[in-house]
Amino acid sequence: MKKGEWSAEEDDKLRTYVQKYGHWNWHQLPKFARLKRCGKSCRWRWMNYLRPGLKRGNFTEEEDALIIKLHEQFGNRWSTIAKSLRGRTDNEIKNHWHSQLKKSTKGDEEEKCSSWQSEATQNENICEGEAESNSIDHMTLGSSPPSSPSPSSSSASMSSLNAVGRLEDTRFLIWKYMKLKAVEISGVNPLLQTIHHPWKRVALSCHCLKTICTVTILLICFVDCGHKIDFRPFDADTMY
DNA sequence: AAACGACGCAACCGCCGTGAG
DNA sequence: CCTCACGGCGGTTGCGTCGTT
Repeated sequence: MKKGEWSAEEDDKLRTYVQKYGHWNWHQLPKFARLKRCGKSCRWRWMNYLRPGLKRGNFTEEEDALIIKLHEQFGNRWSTIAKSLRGRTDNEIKNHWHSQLKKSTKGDEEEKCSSWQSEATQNENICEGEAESNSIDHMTLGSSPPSSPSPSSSSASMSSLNAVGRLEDTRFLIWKYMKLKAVEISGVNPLLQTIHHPWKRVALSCHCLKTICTVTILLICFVDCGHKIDFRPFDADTMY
């Protein structure tokens, strides 16, 4: 039984056979198609590579965003996620997730968190004072709890948010801080990043990163009381 | 230029669910 | 009900490529 890379000849045999007779039985198929492969291998090759309608090439930003959204909803159910992305296979999405997107979301939370911790100490003083969140432009309060794990600091984050300094100053500082991070991050990976703000959980996705000045940010802050604060859309440049 | 490590992706492996006998 | 074969799925591996030192 042959293993490893499929040759063009093998691909041709499998394609020709399936297109002519269909895949009525993967176990029997290699014998009839004169392939020295196991049925599973033939099935895999057909489903992930030869099947008509498959889209090859880089994932678009829209696809990335959709994958991330669906992954939050369904977890590692790649086949379920794949059904929502026409032309993409579960295997392709899984690979893409592990190689690109995982590190952009919570996969490296701890690493990012630790790097932010040092910065947090420099920004602690912006958390002083009080603010009323319902008067913040572009900010809406939802009631649904976050699907992600709760923030590490339980009482600290919400109290910090409520204890944020004078509203405009605070918002400006948040925007400024987030923009700096967006630019910094987008230079490395423009697709999507999840990062931790020093005093609350933040998901930041960066779109349209051809130039820094066109960065658009979707910022979602999860606070420990279970409320989701959603800043969107927001053009960081308007803050300057 | 060579060695090394990181990364991306194709492919395999093993488990599980399902349906037929 | 039990067993077995098969397909589907997700985790993992292995290899080629590319960048860095």
